[in-house]
Amino acid sequence: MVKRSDNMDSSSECSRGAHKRLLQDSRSYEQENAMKKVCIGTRTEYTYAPYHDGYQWRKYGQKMIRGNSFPRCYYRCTYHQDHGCPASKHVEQHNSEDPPLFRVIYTNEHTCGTSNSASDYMASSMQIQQIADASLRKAQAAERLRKAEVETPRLMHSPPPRCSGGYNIAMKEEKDVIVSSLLTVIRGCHIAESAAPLLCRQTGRRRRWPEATITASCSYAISPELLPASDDLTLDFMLDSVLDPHWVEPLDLAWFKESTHTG
DNA sequence: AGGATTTGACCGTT
DNA sequence: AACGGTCAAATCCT
Repeated sequence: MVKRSDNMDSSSECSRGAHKRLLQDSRSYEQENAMKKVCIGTRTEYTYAPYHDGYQWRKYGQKMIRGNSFPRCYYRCTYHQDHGCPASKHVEQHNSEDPPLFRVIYTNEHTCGTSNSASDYMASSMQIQQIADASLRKAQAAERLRKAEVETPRLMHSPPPRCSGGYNIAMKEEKDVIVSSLLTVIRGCHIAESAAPLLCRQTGRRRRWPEATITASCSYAISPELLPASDDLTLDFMLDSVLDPHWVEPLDLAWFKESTHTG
């Protein structure tokens, strides 16, 4: 199923080196120049959502790297062949925390111009979702601990430093973020769903729609929007009776605030 | 059917 | 020789 260069058929006896040369020769002069122009080296990022950065990638390899516990995955821009886009990235898990942090090494800039604000929004939503999931798991662990302590009264603990003003503010902010995330995700899904049938008729694609195919057709610029939650609103996994401040700390939400705009 | 992913082999560099 | 990066046949998935 792998597409081959027109310059080499499947029965060719060419060596790999010769194959590479043929591929290079077949590349157009313009593409070669474009690739030289955008070759700016590499940059490294750390993220919780390495697979949703606003671009479409195709995996072309995976390798265990010496000294790392996790494999490194190799990705190229989906439009590497179609548009000669030189962008590529390596993704490797950086730690075993929950959610795990990934190191992403980007090489070369995109020349395909397929990113858009809606995809960026989806990327930040993925980060929010993963962090919220982790927060929920922590709360569930706290609940189990609480139940265990009800059965065996705590002898060792001093009374928890229950909810200072700063702690309450931070928890309120976290609640706002969760509510905002859910609302913006719901909006995004609604827009994508309404756009999808039209796309299907236009393109006749059988397969699932690539993220960029859907979002590129949406003229809406969706970005996370901070919508303060009502003070009355209680999220059961955030109840004071459930939370033990030793276990659940307010998240660092600075990155979210930077990416939002107030409605 | 055909695009995406997996994975062992190959290649260049150190 | 060891290692990291890439290729491409086989396989998976929709």
